[in-house]
Amino acid sequence: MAGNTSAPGVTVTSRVLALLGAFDEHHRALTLTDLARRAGVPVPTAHRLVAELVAGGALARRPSGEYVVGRRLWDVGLLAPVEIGLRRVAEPFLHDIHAATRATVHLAVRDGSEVLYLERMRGRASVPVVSQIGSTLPMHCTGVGKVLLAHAPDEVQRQVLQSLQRVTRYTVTQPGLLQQQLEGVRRDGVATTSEEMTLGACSVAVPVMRDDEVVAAIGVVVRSLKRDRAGLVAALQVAAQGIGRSLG
Amino acid sequence: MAGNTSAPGVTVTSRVLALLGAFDEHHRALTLTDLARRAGVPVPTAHRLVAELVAGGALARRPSGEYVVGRRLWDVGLLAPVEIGLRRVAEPFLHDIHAATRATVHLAVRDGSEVLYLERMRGRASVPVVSQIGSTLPMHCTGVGKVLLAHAPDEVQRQVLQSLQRVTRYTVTQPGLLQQQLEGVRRDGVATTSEEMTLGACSVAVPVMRDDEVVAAIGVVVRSLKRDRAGLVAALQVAAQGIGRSLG
DNA sequence: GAGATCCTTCCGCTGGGCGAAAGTCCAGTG
DNA sequence: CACTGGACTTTCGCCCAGCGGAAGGATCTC
Repeated sequence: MAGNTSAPGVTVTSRVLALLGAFDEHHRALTLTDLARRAGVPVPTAHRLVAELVAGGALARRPSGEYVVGRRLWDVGLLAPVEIGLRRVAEPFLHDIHAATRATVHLAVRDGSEVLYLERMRGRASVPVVSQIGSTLPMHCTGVGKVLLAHAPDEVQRQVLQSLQRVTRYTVTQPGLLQQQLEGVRRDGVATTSEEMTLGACSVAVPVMRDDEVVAAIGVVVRSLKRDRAGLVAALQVAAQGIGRSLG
Repeated sequence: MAGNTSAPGVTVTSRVLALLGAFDEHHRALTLTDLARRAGVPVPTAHRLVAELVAGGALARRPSGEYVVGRRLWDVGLLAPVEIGLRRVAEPFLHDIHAATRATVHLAVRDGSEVLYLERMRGRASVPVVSQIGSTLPMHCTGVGKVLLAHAPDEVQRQVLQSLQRVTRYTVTQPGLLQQQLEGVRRDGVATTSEEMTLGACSVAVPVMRDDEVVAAIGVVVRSLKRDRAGLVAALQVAAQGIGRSLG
């Protein structure tokens, strides 16, 4: 407890969490000044708190002076049961798809109005892939995202459809066109993208159902859908059904 | 700052880290009282700090009243660059082994006097596997562990060899015998176990070299090594060499 | 119904935590 | 090589955030 603070009522715990929250996938290494700024705490305060986090292994300081998330948080973070049942059940099926297609394979769920990637098995081919486990990407321009959006509550669809950000020049940004695509996804049970998220990368995805509800999406990322689109869809659907059955 | 504390000098940050550190792979869900006990803080203090961690998403409280690690720590933990270069380079090779063998595949490094599992790709066969990503297991009774132990500094080998815990009735607990096995591992470049860690599970592992130094081990877990031991070893060695080359 | 355990709330006490200011260090620039 | 700017470190008077024993409520078990 400090007194003499510029922010009465802000606790040490909340400052610690703010400092840890300063890191994200675009900011994996931060200087002390950056950390303080992003966490909204004065530099000397950040300096003291960060030193304790380093001592406890929650953060680590590189020779360059930048801080990164430490091993202790890696350990603890792995214990978080984020969709653990789904991930455990899906893993063998994802391996099957990966072995059969050699493409990047995804398992994702809806996270508000974005897609959260739970598993990513990178393929061997040099197709650019921006996702990683734990990352969130937009729903309107990813295969798994379109699947999850097509089956999202009306309110989520409305929210997403009214702010369609362009990511590449192929990104669908007209609400009407995307709406039509989502109807097609609901009808056919398959979503595709063509360089809408990343140039040089196309994707195809299908829903994972449990009790008539879409709980996740699985998909692959390839250079082109022209070759063997039907085979990819078949493999994904077989795996999705296997996962759905195993979820009980 | 608080005053009026039973533990002068103990900071809020260190208490927070102690609470988070109360979780481990054998304690993934904890009651408030358990948390307080394991963190060494009085229950009302734990109550207050835990409530803040829950509010910040670092912990989550289940309907049963038990606490688990929350989504925010999963997010932050994933940002920790724990052997990230090695894991990234190794991933495709591990997929190759997995596709070829259908067995559980491991990538591990030495962590003091234990093995730290960086990757685990579960196989389809019902071979019991106790490892998981982020877990540490003993070196003397796991395949990857024997590889890493064989190439560990003398001090580490001495330390491990003088306290060999029995895990199953097949665990090697005589230092002399293990020493001979380690010599064989250094000579042949392969380590094996037979139900030494888990009944019903055998393993085979090889080292990953970079600049004549063992930086990791990869291995597979199977029901029996009697079938196709040579094939498993060949696949592992090819992959290990690929990883080593890619590490530069 | 009693007992044990867990969880929640209270509140007087107090020193942990606060951050502006000053100083040090280092990289970049002219 | 000297100077500048920015990052980082240290100081220390101030003060209220945090402390936890005690008490009470809730729940589970026998």
